[in-house]
Amino acid sequence: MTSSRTTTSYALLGLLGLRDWTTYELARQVQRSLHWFWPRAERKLYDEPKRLVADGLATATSGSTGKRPRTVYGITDAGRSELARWLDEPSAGRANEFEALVKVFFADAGTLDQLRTTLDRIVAESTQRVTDLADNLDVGLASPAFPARMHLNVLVVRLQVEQELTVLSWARWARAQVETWPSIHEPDEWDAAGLLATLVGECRAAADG
Amino acid sequence: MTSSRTTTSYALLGLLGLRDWTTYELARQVQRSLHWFWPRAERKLYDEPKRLVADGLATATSGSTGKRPRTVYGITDAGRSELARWLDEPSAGRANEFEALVKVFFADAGTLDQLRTTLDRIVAESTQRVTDLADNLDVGLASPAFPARMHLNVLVVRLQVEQELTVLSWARWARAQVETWPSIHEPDEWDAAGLLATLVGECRAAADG
DNA sequence: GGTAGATACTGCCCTGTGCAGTATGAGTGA
DNA sequence: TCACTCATACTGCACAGGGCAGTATCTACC
Repeated sequence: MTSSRTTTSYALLGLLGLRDWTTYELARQVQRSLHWFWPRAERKLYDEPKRLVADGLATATSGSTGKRPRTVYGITDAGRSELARWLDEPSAGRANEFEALVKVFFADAGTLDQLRTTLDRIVAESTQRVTDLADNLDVGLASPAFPARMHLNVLVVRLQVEQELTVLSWARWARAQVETWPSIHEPDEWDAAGLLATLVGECRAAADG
Repeated sequence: MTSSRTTTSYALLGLLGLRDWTTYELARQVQRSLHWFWPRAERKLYDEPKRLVADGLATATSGSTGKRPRTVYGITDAGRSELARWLDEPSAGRANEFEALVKVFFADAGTLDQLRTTLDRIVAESTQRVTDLADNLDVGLASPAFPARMHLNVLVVRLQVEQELTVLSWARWARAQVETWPSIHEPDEWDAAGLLATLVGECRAAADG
C-alpha cells in the first residue's frame, strides 16, 4: 500500500532524480540547498528514503565499506512519473518562523536593553547567513555539481539572496530606530501611524502593479 | 514540576501579558498577528494555555455562556518575570518553508508549462498575502487594539511587508524570465553564471556594509 | 421555528525535531 | 604502530506540532 507522501518525500525524490545518493550524502546536500526553503532535520532524512522504497518510488542498493553498511538510493520510473505528477499539484502556503521577531514583538515585557540585544543578535545572525550564502554560491560557481541545472538554481537562489538581504537591512534599520528611543514604552518623535500608512500604501501599489 | 517551554509557550504568554483572553480569542489574535512570523495550528493553541497554568505562569478562570464553557486565561506575576527572563535568551534561527519553491527547484522533472503554472500560482498567492496584509494594517490603523504598542508593531510589520513585497517582485521577475525560455532544460541567451556572480557580489557588499 | 455562522472545545494519528547513543573507516602525526 | 580526530552511517525515544473530524452550544436574523 502506498502511504501518503509529504513535501519532504518529493524533495528527496527530486534529489534522487538528479543522481544516486547515500543517505549521508542526501543529508549534506539538503543542508546545502533545500535547507533554505525546505528545512528538515537530518533524522527525517534517514526515514524518508525507506518509505520511498516501500512505495516503489526509489530503489535501495545495500553495499558496504568494510564492515560499515552503506545504502545507495536511486529513483525508479514510477518515482519519476510520481514526481512529475506532483509538480501539477497546488502547493502549501509559505510559512516563516522567526523566534527573535516574537521577542521584538513582546519587547515591552522587558527592557530597552533587551530589545537592543535582540536586534544586535538578529543583525549578527543575518550577516552570518548572508556570508554563508555567498560562500555557498562561490563554491557552486567554481565547481557546479549540476551545471545543466544552473538556470533553475539561479531562480531559486535569487529569492534566497533577496530575502536574506531584506532581513539584514531591516534589522539594521530597526536597530538604528531603537537606538533613539528613550524607553521601551514611548518611541518619542516617532510617527508610528504615518509609517504604517506608508507601508499600507506600498502594499496596495505592489498588489495593483 | 515545570515542564519545558517552547517558543509557542512564550508567544502565548506574551499575548496574555497584554490582556486576558479566551482560547478562542487567542486563536484569532494569533492568526492576525503572530501567524506571520510564528505560525501555529489552532489545535496547539488550545493545549498550550493549560500547560502555562500547570506551571503557574497563567491563570484560568472558568465561566460559562449559558451552558457553554468559557475559560478566560490571564498572566501571573511568575508568568511576567518568566517572560522577561526569556527575552534574554538567544533565539533559534529563522526557518522558511516554501513548498512551491521546491517545485521550482525540481522543475526539470516536468515541463515548462508546469513551471509557468507554479510561478503563476506563487504570484497569485503572494498578491493575496500582500492584500491581506494591507487590509490587516488598515484595520489596525482605524481601530488599534493596543495603541500604546504601535511602535513595536511598526518594527515587526515593516519586516513583514518588505518580505512579502520581496517575494512578490521576485515571483513576477521569475515568471517573466521563464516566459522567454525555449525549454525547461535550456534557458537560451541566459548568462546564469553572470547572474549568480552578481548575487554573490550583492551579498558580500551587504555583509561588509 | 429554522438555520447559518460564531464560539468552545477534544481525540486521534501522523509528521517532524532534538538529542543521545552506537558503530566503523580514513587520514594524520608521534 | 598506536592513538586520535573527523567523517560516515545509522537507530531509539520522547515530545512538539499539524490536520482533520467530531461534538456541542450560542447569537442573529429571517
